[in-house]
Amino acid sequence: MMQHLDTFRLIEAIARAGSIRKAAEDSNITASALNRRLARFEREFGSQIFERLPRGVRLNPAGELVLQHYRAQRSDLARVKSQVADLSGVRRGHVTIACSQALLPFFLPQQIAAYRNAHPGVTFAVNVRDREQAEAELVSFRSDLALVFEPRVLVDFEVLHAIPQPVCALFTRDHPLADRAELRLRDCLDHPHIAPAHKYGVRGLLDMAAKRVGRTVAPVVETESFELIRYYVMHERAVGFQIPIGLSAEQDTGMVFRPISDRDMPPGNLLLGQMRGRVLSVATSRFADQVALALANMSVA
Amino acid sequence: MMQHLDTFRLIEAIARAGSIRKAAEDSNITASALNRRLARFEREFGSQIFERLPRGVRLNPAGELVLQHYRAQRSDLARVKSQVADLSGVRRGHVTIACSQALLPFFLPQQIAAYRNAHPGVTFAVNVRDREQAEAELVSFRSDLALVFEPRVLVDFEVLHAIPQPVCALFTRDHPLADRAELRLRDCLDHPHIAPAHKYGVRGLLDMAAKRVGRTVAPVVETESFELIRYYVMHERAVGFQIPIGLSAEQDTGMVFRPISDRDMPPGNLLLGQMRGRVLSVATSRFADQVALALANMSVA
DNA sequence: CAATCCGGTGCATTCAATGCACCACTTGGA
DNA sequence: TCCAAGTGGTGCATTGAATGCACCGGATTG
Repeated sequence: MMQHLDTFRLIEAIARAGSIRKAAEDSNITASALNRRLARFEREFGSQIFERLPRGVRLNPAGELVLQHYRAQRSDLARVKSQVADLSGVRRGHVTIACSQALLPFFLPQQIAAYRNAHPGVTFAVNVRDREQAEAELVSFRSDLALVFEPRVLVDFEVLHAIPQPVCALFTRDHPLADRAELRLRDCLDHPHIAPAHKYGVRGLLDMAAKRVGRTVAPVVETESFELIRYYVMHERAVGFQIPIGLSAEQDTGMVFRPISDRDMPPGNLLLGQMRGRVLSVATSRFADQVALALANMSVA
Repeated sequence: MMQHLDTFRLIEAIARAGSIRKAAEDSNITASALNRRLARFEREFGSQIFERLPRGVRLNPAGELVLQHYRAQRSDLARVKSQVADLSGVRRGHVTIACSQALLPFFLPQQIAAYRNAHPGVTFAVNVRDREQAEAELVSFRSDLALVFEPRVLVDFEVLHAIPQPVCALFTRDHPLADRAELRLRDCLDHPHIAPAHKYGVRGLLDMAAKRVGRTVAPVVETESFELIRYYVMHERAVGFQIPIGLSAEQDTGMVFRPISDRDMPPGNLLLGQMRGRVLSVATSRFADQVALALANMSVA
């Protein structure tokens, strides 16, 4: 039981370190022992899973398959444990989420707190990932759920729920744009603006919309942090961008935000998803249900 | 590696024997050792998986989940091994099929021989199962593929290919029915007939069709063996029933078979399937492709 | 009430996994 | 050109986890 997944953990360590000796140090065992474990595994498995290089080792295609298999196995064992805990009355479990930054300030804390209020035995892990990384995160079983804005590829991403989210401009209450009845993209671009990096969905939508009207997004500050965007607009009279779920009408009292007219930009999609075909643990799938419900209520509100 | 799946094999033995001591004898170890392995597993897993009864042990719901998990794991490991063998150029693998009796005399031997001719490294296991057992066989990972006539439930049965098969009557060349242009059900029932047991699809279709015309199937011999049916019609001048894939125009020279008119009976379906959502090994999925192709060619012929 | 079968446990034993020291080899820079 | 540093792999002594044996307490069964 333990022994087996332990060997797999060591194999993962070797793959990560790129060398048996380094991995042995990281795992607090001798290189000799680790070398033997690997050799024994390869012998029993029937084929090498690492190519031996002069400066270390590297996973071969067989190794990639093996790694994927054991990750799936470990994840499925966690699901079984969760289901067993559930049927014995103890609401235990662990939920891992990969999400966009927009969910961090308001939505996810609320959701997690609400769920843990009902099921205190369930713990959470939140990994902040951009939309490209999110799917890889699911496929490698490092995360159970993903909640991302405008993910690119969707081959192994099974959508559990989707809501539209228009890109919003945000600025201080005394900004010239604060009084406009309808906010046009060109107005925002005419003012100094701060925009997220290209890898983010908000920026992607901005770039596309700007190109369509013959303009370009030319931010005075470009950043990977939406937190920086939120706070920066309070220091320089600039226009920031974010989706509504990452903003709050009540908080950030000095700021207002308005959706950019859908004549200029179609709303993007915020997707809740899991790895295609995977069976989630009880705790995870109930949390997913709760999140989907919350998203649905939000889009009608 | 070995150790782990070994423990699981022992747990399976306990579940099968219903007692630790019996399972220990079957597995050629002492009851003490087996008891300790189970205790250690339950301790590390975090919950009992057997209920202790006065006369032995029995799997509890948690145990059912654990068993299912390890069966899936073992099967997936076999798939990985098959894929690794495949990418190293060695066409190795093992294919397990649950099938109806009709496939035994002609179709499956041809298909397996043809496949093994191209890939001699692949071995086969053929389990004869009725349509009820076939799906259970897939779900418990005891078989990779199922090829059955008119299976009942289809909840975990993913259909890979389907062809219609009319029920045929078979008799000797000199039987009074041998000259009819169109064969009606009532004609068959008017003669002495030998029919398969109720659990088989052919009998199910016969019963339903007979009921619709106000008749009943009243066999002079009822049997679980289609082989018996095939040979019996040569000894008494009786009418037997079987689907075409279980019969051969060339062989059984003394016999002829004719489809029963579809005015009386709609054709049943012969289904090739796997467990829903499961990823098959390379060898298995290629064999499935070959079988599907052969079935397709057969239905146009 | 005795026989029998069950799961569980203390104790001595054994064998596989480990750590240590060392080898052969490649690489990169003094 | 050569040496230091790093790599994977191996023989040997040691240790600890898994095993087998003997036995216990309890429940069923006749």
